[in-house]
Amino acid sequence: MTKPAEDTIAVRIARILAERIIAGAIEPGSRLRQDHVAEEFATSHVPVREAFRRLEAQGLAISEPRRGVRVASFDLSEVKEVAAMRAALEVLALRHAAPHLTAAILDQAEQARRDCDAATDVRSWEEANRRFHRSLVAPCGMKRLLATIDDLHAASARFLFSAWRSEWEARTDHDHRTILNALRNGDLETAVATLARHAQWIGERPVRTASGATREAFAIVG
Amino acid sequence: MTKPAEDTIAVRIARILAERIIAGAIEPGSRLRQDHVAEEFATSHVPVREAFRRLEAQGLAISEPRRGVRVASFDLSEVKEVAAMRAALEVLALRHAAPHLTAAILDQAEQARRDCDAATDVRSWEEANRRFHRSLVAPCGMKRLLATIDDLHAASARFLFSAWRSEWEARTDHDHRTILNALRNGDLETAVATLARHAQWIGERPVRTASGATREAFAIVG
DNA sequence: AAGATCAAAATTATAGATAATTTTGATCGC
DNA sequence: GCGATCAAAATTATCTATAATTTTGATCTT
Repeated sequence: MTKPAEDTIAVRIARILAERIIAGAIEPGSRLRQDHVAEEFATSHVPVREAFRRLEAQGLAISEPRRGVRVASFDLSEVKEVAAMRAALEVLALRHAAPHLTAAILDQAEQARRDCDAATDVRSWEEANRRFHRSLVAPCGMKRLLATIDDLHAASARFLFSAWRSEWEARTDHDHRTILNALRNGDLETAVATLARHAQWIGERPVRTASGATREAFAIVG
Repeated sequence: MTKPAEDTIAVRIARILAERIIAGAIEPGSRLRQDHVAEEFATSHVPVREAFRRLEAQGLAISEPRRGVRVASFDLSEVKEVAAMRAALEVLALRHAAPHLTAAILDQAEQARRDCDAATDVRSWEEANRRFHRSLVAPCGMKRLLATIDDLHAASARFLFSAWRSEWEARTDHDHRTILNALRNGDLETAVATLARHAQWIGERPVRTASGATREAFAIVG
């Protein structure tokens, strides 16, 4: 295989499956069958089961005893829930990170902001956006908080990819600029207020479904 | 056994180990050896490993590849982190729950508040306190948010039991009363502000260590 | 003695096999 | 035809066995 891997097989499987679920490669609600996954990765099903537990913890899968594991589905109310949690926790993290923000860190964020605005596809936009947010909150140094925020970002990305699968139009994110400027000027309250609003921005656009009908899709685009 | 159990063995083991860790029955930092646990529960180590993954997700244990699993340790900074997260998320939950708070729910909270003030030992205080908080935020109906809050409560309880292991003095919690009254009067902002402060109240008291020395212990008592 | 080195023991991680449960699909009765 | 019933197939959950890694402890060297 490509990587002999430092970490355990279960971790690798979990990471790959997570990517697929986030990217929408596996349909929400579809079953994850341990033997099939095990066969694909050429292992037994013990590591597979452990990988499932990790996915479950991240909220990407749900498992019912004796009935197996399914890819978690999501609706608008869940999108809103994740957005609200992200807003609350990122604000908290930013408040704690603020005293530790250096010029170098703000420059990294600036670069991420530019990459974001320049992105021509949803995947690279998401990567840059995540990098922007993470660079600002990471200096808080609160591991548990950061881990929770990461999981929420993964969930956000899932919604995003599901809706904007193919098309993406570059757009300048004014909020990102406002947040950065405020932080540069030491105006934490403006930064926090903007972030709180920003992270809950739910985009909305029509999406053509498999059956040909058009439905509204929602995603966190902040 | 006492319970043939509906759910899987792994879930049962995870629950029991979680109780022990929270109660302080297992020393922080000590290793959890899968074969020993497996022997105790008269199973093989496969379900034990899955239980470990669950504990890891709850933040009660940490696992290093090939080196096994340890009970997570914690220091004052982590106590503060959990308290801050709880405050942020419970405030969020309360805001969403407020429109759904009925008289019956407030009565349940009232009962929990009374049990709390009447508690003569730390364990029953913790149970009543958790019941109080949960009754107020549960009506928000946001599953992911509530699950996260529950995990944070478990972590809080761990700190609490570690510090107040034996002694406990009944005390009237004025914040609980303030929150309830505000909610009864429809004054959400007062309730939220009080809760935000309350959940971050870190108690502090001297504890005699095994070696006879006295050190400060900290715990979330809100 | 203190430290390094290597082998034995313990422990983790994975594989392969078995038991138990659920799902599927076909048959029977109405 | 439509629904219920039961058996076969598929799948999950667990157990036993094996391979790989880490830890432990004893010996040897300086």
